[in-house]
Amino acid sequence: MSQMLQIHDQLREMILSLDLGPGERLTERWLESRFEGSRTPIRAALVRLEGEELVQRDGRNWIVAPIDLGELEALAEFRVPLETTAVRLACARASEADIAGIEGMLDACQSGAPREEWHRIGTDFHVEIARLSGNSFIVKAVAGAMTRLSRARWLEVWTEPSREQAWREHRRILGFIKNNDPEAAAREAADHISDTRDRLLRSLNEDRRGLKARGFAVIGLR
Amino acid sequence: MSQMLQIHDQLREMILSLDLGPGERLTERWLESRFEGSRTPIRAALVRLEGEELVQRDGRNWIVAPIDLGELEALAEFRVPLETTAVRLACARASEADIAGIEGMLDACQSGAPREEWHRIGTDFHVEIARLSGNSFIVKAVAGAMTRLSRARWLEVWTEPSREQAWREHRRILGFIKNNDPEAAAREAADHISDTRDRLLRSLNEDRRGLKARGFAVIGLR
DNA sequence: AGGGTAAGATTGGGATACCAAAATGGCATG
DNA sequence: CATGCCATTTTGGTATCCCAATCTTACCCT
Repeated sequence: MSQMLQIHDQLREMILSLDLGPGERLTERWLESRFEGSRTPIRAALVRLEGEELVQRDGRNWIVAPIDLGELEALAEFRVPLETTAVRLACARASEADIAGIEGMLDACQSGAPREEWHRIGTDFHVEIARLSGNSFIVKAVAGAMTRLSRARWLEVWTEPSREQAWREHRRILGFIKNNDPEAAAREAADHISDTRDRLLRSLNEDRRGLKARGFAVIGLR
Repeated sequence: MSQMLQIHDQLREMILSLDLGPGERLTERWLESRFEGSRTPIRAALVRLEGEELVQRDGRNWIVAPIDLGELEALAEFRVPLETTAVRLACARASEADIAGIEGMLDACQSGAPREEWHRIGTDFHVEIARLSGNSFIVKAVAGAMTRLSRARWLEVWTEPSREQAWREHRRILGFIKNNDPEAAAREAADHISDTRDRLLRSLNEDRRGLKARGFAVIGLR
């Protein structure tokens, strides 16, 4: 694989895992030494990441995109029509094997699993469901939305019951798709997105002090 | 403005206006002489355009993204939930001035206007309506979808009645938003998207010979 | 004449050189 | 001690340079 793609993937991972703090300045020269490559592939990776809005310009500087908690509500508003459409289409188009695959994914995440695992599967579930719609535009839009949500979800203080609640909702959505009940699946998906938004906002509001202490550029929480 | 952005914008325009044919090969060296700049900003512009899916890799070569007419149906399927949501939100959130602005836009396009004008406004209408939703994710998604549609719309053979039909539908959508009738607006928007898809597919099917004659890489029409 | 092939040209990937603008830091001045 | 200003450094933007891979092409052997 080209060096540029390696750098892109690594940098992306560092950003999404909060290894690089939101708002943090990135100088091309630092990245140069960090990845032991020249500025050419690094620049290409940065331009690419800018397209994914994981990196931004600040004047002529590069910064890790800040987390804008103000967009959480707009994001939910966007996801509801998208994902309700996705599950409706999934009912019509998904094969049993497709569904079994996602069930397996959920099963694989036992209660003792590490935090990263829960986080990743919680994201992938939505993308995989979208994939069942057979509509690549929906898949890309859902994947983009989940990426945007991803870092905020790390900041959430996950309690055992809230995590269990989310998992029950995932199972219910999948169950309705399996039973080919599109309207129930859509209703469940919409509720799940709203619930998740509420849990997230509540948690972040309760933990504002903690967020600031960690020094990330986190903006927009009213 | 940086040279890279200039090159990006010009190249983007050349692609969207079919000045550069879909599927056409782009060598960095040709672009270098065409834009009288070095490869560095050109490569940045290409990476950027790749993110917008207006340019692709073909092996290690760059090509103008082919037009995939097979995605027209998926695109409509994607737009319906998006844009019905947009008009519903617009009813709740748009000011009279916002609406008047879009009315003015439609008025400005008289029947004698050049083809480019009809094309541009036909795209902008949808983006501006989306903007009334106040949801930036919806705006970006609609803008992206209209960009993807843009080149196929140039290939369409516009008859006077079909153009008039589209315009009437635009006016009706806007009218329902003005009268604050979200459900009627949503129904109208969904119908408009379906109608447009049908008109486009019918026109392209009737003109397949013409398309091939022009030698563009146009794929996927069943 | 046909087909394989090797020399040459061309290409994109990456590294480096150079520059102007911007940030930094330290010194002089009030 | 605060403040303004200039020298220096650092930065990103651009232009080149080099290389390995790939594509052409023209030739030679059959």
